[in-house]
Amino acid sequence: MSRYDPKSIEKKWQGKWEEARVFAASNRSEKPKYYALVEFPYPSGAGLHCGHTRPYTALDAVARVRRMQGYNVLFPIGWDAFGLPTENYAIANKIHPAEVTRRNIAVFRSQAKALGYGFDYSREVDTTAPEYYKWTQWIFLKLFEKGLAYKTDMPVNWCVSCKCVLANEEVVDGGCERCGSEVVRRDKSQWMLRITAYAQRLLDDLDTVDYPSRVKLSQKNWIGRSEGTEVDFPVVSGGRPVEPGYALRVYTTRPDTLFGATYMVVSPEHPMLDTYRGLIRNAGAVDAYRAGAARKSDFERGELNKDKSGVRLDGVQVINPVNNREIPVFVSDYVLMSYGTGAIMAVPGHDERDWAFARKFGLPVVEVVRGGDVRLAAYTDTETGVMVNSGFLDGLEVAEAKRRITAWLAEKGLGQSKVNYKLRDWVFARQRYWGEPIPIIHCPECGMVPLPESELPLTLPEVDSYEPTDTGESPLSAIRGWVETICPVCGSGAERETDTMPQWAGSSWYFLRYCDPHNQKALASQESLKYWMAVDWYNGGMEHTTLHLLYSRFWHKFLYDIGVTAMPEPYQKRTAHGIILGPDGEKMSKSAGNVANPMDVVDQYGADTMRLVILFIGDFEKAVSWSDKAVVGSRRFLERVWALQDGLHPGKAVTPALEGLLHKTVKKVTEDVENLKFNTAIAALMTLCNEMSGQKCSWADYQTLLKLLNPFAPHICEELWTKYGAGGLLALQTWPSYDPAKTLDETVEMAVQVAGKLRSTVALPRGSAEADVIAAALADARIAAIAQGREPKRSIVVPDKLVNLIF
RNA sequence: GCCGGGCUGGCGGAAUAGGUAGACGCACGGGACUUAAAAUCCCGGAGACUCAGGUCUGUGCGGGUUCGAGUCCCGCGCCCGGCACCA
Repeated sequence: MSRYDPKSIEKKWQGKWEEARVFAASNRSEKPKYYALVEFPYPSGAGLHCGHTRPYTALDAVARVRRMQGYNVLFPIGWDAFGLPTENYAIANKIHPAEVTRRNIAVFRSQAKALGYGFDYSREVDTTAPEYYKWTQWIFLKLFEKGLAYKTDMPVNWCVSCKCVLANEEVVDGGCERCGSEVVRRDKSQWMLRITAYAQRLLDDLDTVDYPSRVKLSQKNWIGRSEGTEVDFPVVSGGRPVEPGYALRVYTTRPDTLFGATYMVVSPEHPMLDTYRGLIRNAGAVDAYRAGAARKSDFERGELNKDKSGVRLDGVQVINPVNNREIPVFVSDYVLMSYGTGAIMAVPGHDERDWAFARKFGLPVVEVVRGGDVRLAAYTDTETGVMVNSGFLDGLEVAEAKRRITAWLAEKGLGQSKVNYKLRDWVFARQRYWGEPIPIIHCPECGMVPLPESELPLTLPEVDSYEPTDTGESPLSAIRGWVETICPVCGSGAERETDTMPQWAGSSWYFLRYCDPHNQKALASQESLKYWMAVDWYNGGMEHTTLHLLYSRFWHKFLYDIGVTAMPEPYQKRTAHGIILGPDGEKMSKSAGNVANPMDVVDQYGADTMRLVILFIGDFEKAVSWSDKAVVGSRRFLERVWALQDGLHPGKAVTPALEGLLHKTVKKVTEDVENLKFNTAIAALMTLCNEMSGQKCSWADYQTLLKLLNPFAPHICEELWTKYGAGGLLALQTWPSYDPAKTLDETVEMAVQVAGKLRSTVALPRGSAEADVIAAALADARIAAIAQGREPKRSIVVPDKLVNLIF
């Protein structure tokens, strides 16, 4: 027997798989299809890290099992290659980002192959390739056509020193991540996608897919549906309506507390402050407050949330429609313009924020729901409580009061039910070079004109500098030869849009391109989409739950609506892995110096060892710390599997002593893979191996072990299969089946308890009758000593497991 | 603050329609082989007490339900992640 030398065998098998096109999926097959998907990587300069190997190894194992179970498997890979790090690297090193990308992809691909991942490399997609982003742009045009892409003024994070727009992630503690100076809010015209139009469907259809409940719940909370009422408060000045019929509209989820609304608050951005500026006697103070709020970043507004601030409007009041009382209006930044109507009715007795504000400004607090002490704190319970000080609502429970007041408001034409969502429209533009150009032309005559489809892809121009400009415009705006163009509608001189799409664009539909990656006429053919979609199993990180996962569901639903895809949901089943932390339990990072490189393990121990370690290390769904020490155990296991060759005899019969265990292990591994329990699947294989090394096994026994281990450690198994297998590639063999009857032992060891405490065990035939079990237990020497001739007062028998005797 | 997840040997982790807690692996101790070491193989182990047969205590803490609780219920503590003035 030769030594186990992963170096020599792994390269060899990777070559043979490629040669035999084992992992190439066919768009036409008699077999049932199976689409397994992992989140495609951003090809950074650092190469594959541990965080990639966990999900990739897991789904590679799933794909390999499915292939052996007779499926036509699609398990693709690609590159999500637009993005800031590449652009920054390009700027710093004066290399074109496309070249940086090309190099990084080459490294990633070779590392994926070295780990033995059975991706269909013939279907690779690259989001930065014009033949790919042509279709990203095409989808954008469709969204524009349907009114789902629009441009609007949006507050953005603006660094006063760098003079540029920052993403939220680039704002740290209210300051610029790079220079540390002040970040303020500033309005900028931004491209937006109307994801909110799909809010309800994104919520409803969660019921139709198989996602972990924590993922569904996160999306649900992120969408944030709330049911409430919009109520109109007529505006008065000096006791007279400012304008006939003019009212300020508020949104509330507590219309039942309307009698307790003692003042109103509008957001600093509320348009009424401009409309009625002439009536506001302290307009100067109001202006100053609004200017201060505008200077604050979102972060500061949120961070200072305990300390309420605001200004009362002198000369303008509103009428509470339920009791016709005049109440004051304040402007305060604790009310957001971006939710509801930008104005609220304040009920200090029953809302913590209003209570804090009222306390600070000495405003009256009226109790309208009995249950707490509103002098000490707001009483916010909606489950229990009876209405008081509320006119016709007095004595009602909160829920009933809500119904009653809502009906009353509707009848009087003062308000109506309204559903709101926390979900916001998607800011869909970056002022950067390395992204998909937005295919829109700004014409002085015709306005925004979509680029004709025939001109797609609109490719990125060559530029000398990728640096963002001082004005916050994209570097593309400096390329006049590219910007200046002709309006496709009227032929007059026009300019191209210079913003590019965010990184989330290309990843919102990539799984569709895999179905038909080389199609020149469509993003993918109808037949291929019909055949492969939906994705059967999509695994990815929890961190993508509310962004990528939601964005791609939105795009897919849109493509469904315009007839491109045939299914309303893209992913039938989603799972999420836990992250790999450094040995110190902290997130791996270069600065913390706790990064483990999977390729080092491959070099030193082999790819099969790396694959086993990453799956055996712990519960797949939970975070775990990487440990170099754990590596040796997996390598030793493979050595033991290799060493089993020594005691083999070339029999085709299963060794009787092993039969039960073999059936049990097939069952265990098969089920564990379905349930993401890769760690216990491998543990079961270790147990089998340990058991086998204790005796002389047949080739048949060994073949079963090799088939079961193959999805996790495919190279060593292929190598051993050539010597002890039944011919052909192991990757294409049939997954073993088991006989449930044979997974059960004929003799079982039953626990004997006395009054719930374990006192002894007895071996009995499986399925023994209760009376026999009790008799055997009483006959046991240790039990007899305790019983001292007494008969048990009571006995509980759990078949084949235990008996509990009470004397 | 709200939402979600967790807390089991020296370590990573097993075990939930309530039924023998600690599978599997790491580290450790003992032994075999060896001139020796490494590698490999075998054995051992939750803790305390022990007349060596056992007894008691143990799954973050305090209660409860049950013949029986890591698992269910009530209360509490700590850790990790996400969201954060959403009316």
